[in-house]
Amino acid sequence: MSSYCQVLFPLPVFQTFLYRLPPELTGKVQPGSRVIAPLGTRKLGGYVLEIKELTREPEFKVKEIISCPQDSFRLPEVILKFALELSGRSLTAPGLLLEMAEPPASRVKPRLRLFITEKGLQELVSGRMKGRRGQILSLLVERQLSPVYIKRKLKLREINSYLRSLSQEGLLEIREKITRKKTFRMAASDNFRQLVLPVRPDGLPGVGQPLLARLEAGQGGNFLLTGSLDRRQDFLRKITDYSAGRYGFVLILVPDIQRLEKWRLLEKEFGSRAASWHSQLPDKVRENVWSQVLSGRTRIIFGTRSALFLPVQPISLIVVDEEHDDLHFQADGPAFDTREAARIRARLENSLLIFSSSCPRISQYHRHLQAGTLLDLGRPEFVPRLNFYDKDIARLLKKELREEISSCLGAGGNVFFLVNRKGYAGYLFCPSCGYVARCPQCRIALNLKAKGGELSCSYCGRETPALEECPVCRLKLRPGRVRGSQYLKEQLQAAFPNQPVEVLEEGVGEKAAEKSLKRIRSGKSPLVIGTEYALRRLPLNHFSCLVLVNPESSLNRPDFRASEKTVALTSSALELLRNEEGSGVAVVTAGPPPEAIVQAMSGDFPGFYQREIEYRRLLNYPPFSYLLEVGLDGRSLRSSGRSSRLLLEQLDRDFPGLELLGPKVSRKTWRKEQREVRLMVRLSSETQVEALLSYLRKFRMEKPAAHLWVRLWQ
DNA sequence: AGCACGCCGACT
DNA sequence: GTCGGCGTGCTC
Repeated sequence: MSSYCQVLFPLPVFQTFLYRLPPELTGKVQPGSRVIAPLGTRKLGGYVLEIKELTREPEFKVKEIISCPQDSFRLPEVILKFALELSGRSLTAPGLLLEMAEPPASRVKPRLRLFITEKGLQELVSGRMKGRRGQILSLLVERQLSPVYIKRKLKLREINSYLRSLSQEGLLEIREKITRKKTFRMAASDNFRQLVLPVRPDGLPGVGQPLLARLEAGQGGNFLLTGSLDRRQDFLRKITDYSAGRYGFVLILVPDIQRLEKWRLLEKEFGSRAASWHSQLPDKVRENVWSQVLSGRTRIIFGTRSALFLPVQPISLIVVDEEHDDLHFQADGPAFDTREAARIRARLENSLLIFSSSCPRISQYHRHLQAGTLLDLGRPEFVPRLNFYDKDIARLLKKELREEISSCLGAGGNVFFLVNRKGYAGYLFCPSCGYVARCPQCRIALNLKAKGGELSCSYCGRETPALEECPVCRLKLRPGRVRGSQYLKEQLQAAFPNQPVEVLEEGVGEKAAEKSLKRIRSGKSPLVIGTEYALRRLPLNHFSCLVLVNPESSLNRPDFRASEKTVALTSSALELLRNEEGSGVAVVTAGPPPEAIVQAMSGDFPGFYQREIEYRRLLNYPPFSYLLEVGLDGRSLRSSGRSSRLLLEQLDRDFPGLELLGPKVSRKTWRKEQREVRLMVRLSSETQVEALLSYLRKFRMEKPAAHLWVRLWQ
């Protein structure tokens, strides 16, 4: 009888591997320990899931664990459970999820340096070295290099086999640069010390009482917090303070790093009790925060999704802020939805979970309204001046808007123009049949750069000569009324020749955007044009005039959440507005403003919800059904195409009558050179969702080359 | 993910 | 022959 352990590796596979524990490690290695084990021809770090005794060897040959480098650090059981459950829900390999819980220093991989040996030099001079091997050696004659450099320089897909053979023949030497290692100790949850005397929060709005009651009873539960940003932040400040003072940790999660800026002030207010945690922290800071948090000195964490993997316990409160934001789901890196992950972690910890947004998802709002767990803090009394214009923006800039902007600038105010289109003008369409000029490859509407000019695709960058007439009905094509950022910039410069105009949109580059933001913050550039990209970065309470340019154009996108997204976007623009007398909003629409836009501007979310929920009910969209999006991403379009065909075939066989919407290619696909295929499935119950998820998981296990992710709309 | 292995066209 | 590119399948 000897000891074995089940190990997970940080690889995109779902399988666990069985190893024998050598006698000297038995007792030392526990579930959650990090071990080094042989896998194929390599040695790899993995995580122990469980220890077991076996009376006889399994049928396959079992290898032995090599070592357990940091026997002091162990992932707590709750993190193992969390990763496994999240893996079942997101179909991301559990080992990749566990990797997110790694202590900072152990993530540092040894740096490799390559040197040519005497023997290698002789071989090279003799002229016997040819091909790739020769090329590699001759690169090393001048100086030492890293494997990555050579790989890139020679455009090789795989370099290790060359390096191995060269070093075995003694022509090349591989040296490891030593990096310091640090060991970390876990916060012991049993001797958790109370640091601050909890004071029952003063002036907590009445709607918060049920939440407080739950918190005091240590009961957990889910709530949806809505209302204006100020009110939500004030509420969360009190609850966080109280919760962290009583027991455990508090996580406040935001959709992306930029959004942490909103919480900076509060973080400072909490002093050393609070810290930020995200994947782009500098190493030093990272190590610092890590030990502060694990020692229990810092218990309030403002962070991105990676904060959910902090191996600390117990967590008393998790807040998911901006819960409506699509960035809570990320398909790159380990693909999962932060909201789903937060739900799982909160359940495992029995902690309170608060989703928070001034403009929540309709489904979420509906469910909480029904369950009686909706906490609406309402809006402030202050309502900005609101003007609707049904005119062309260029004309408006010559008259009505010109006056408004001038007086705003004269009073030292700043003006922000929200646009939803980059580039020059809009698209080309046929007034008769509605034909829209699209990119033949990407199927999205082509951008019209200038009147009568060339058409270009904003995804693949391909340029097409201007089209004169509709290929269907031979009528003259007309430019669409949507105006892009560049067009607006020209108009603005013409109207205000002495004012600099900043344009902040995706693609300007991180450095240029930083510089631009600096000029905006200092007040040097009072005129700003931007897209959604800008909304995430611009300072709050900075502008006294807001111009929304054709916000209604995104209402008609073929997406069941088109209006929900548009409303969320336009209402978040209001957060940029200064909270003072004289602040104003101008909404420019083609035609009378749609009701959704008016409701977004006047803060009438309940009104918007009433109408939207009826539409969802009629068309059987979430929350009345579940939509599961599946992305297939292989090593080439061929392989992902093949696995998607296979999957569709099998689904047809095993789930007859399943409602499939797709397969279709999605926007991001074109950037990835068409390697991803997506399909959408409609399901009617949570049971069906579970069934399909486990089916897909099995598919993925049987066909490891079919890389897939799922995303659930419920 | 890596890495090995095997197939195939290109080139000494 | 054998080099190098590419697709496929396995790792306890």
